[in-house]
Amino acid sequence: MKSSIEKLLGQAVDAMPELEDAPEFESLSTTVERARDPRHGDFASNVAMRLARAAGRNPRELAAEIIARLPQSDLVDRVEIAGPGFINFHVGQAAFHREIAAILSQGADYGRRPQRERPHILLEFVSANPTGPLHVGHGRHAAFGATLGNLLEAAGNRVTREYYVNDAGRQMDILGVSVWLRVLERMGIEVPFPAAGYRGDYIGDIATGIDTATLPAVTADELLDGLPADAPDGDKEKRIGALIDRAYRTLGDDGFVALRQQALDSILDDIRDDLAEFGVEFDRWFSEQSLSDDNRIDEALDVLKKRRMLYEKDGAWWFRATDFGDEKDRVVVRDNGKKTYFASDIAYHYDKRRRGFDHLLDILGSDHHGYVARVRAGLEAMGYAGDDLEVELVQFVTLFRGGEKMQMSTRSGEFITLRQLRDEVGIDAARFFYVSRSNDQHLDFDLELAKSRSNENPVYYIQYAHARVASVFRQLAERELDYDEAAGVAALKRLHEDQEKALMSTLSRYPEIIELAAANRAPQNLVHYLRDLANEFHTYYNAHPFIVDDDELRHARLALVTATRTVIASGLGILGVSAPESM
RNA sequence: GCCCCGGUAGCUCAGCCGGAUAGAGCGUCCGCCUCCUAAGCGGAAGGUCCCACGUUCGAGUCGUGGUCGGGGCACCA
Repeated sequence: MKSSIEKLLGQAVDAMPELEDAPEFESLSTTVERARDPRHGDFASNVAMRLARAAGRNPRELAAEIIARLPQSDLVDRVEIAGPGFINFHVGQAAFHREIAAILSQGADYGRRPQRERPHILLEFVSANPTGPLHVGHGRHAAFGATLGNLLEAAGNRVTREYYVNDAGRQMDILGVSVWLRVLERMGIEVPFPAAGYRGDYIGDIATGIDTATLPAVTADELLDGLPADAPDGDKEKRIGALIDRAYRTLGDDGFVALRQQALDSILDDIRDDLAEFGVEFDRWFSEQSLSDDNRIDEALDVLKKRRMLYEKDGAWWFRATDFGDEKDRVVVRDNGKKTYFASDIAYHYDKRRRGFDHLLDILGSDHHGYVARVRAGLEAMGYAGDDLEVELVQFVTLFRGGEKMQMSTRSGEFITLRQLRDEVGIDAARFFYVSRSNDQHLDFDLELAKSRSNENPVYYIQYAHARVASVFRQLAERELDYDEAAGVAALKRLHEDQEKALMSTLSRYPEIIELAAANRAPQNLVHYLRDLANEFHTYYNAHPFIVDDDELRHARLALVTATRTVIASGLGILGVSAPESM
């Protein structure tokens, strides 16, 4: 509907020769918006005011001339000039009726744009280290990423979802050693658990699944002999490093790697199940380790070397990040010959581009912001546009219980997992709460509020509107009255109550909201829209009965109410929230 | 020190690419079930949009400088 207004306006402006020299708008969509006040009509444009300066004209006069050149259209009832030079469009009721008919005929497709081949977006999100279960912070990433993916698809983008599995490097060794020590404990070999180890209960659970019969014997004395002191008296990194060495020595390279792999598989399975139960699915789980197994890190570094983007200093290889605006050059190969995590990340993003994705959209924690410039620099250094990489940073989550802040500590293993959160507040409330705040806003997640089945909780408010429509139809059947959709569409002109007009207008905004929320990467735009829509529905429900004896009026009202149900179900679907038939 | 995010009603937050009288929920106060689910509806009170300066016909929105809060500045991942 909005785009039709823009088209009309565009034709009028193009027909004005004196505006030829005026600055071109990228799109007139920037000049047209929904009127906030119903007295200003349905749409308002500020185009005359924005062109006035360049044209050297009075905005109101210019507006009058633009209006005079507007093509005939049955969309617009009336156009007027207002205030300093706004052009206000009053849309005819027939146009709204067509919109309701479109919702009914298109159903779940209403508001969705057909998929375009390009750009093909690679959406990477969550990518939590596979060293333990997901916690509430990862939940926010999961909900935000999944919803954004749905929104981008609804707006016509091709999206592939990927989880980058950090299954390489030292943290895997630490994971392996943590499990090994728990296994030894079970065998009666007690070694004080290192401060740098992972000490959550899940480590013990994994250890329980390890077959001790095949493990080589070792005594506690052998393990502890000459071991560096642990924190706080010593260097906890040195101590765990020494323990890792001893694990490799005792179990053999293959033995320790197998144990490590078993731990990784177990955790990854858990993460996968956890996310799937949360309604979050990935097209691919991309292994970091696979990058070095296939020499793809070396390939990427070779590309950089050939382009003279690397140099050697102090025994290490450095990337010229400062050439691309980073504050200092970055090491890609350490003096001990090991590649840095940054090297894998360059290779990973290089790989994404080479797999044919045009736009790389990463959802990262706000603590990663310093990393963005570096990875972008890496892409640019390899000849890709820096703009190909877009990063959305997600701020932290603070858990509250009834206004009381809950302390969380990962090291001690005392944290609320995503699974615990889901069990306590339910998937719908969790998904909804996570995306109801802007991603660059710190999120206070109150467990009591999310759980409350009352008017305090907006997710039930919206679901209730959907359930109410279903309930109306159950009543209809009980009273042995019918609903004829075709008759309802034909009779929409019977709807002239304020609440009916408001509802039709809000329903017609849905495609604009999809577009906007996707473009802004702002799922909360959709959340707020759905709340508004539910509010208008509830108001209508209270003001007028839908099941009336007048057949024509009943069909018309039920058609409007059915369209409302369709849009609410569609919107909730994008959010990953269910649309219940009864509550 | 440098970089990122935030500061809007008592609380939690929206506010689209600058637009007309700044919004919602919760909380407070008043009212509404003989009637399709009261998990609902209507109404009222409540504002120095952190501060200053600037750009503009017009600034919560853009720019500069402050200020307060959170986060980040590794040859860790």
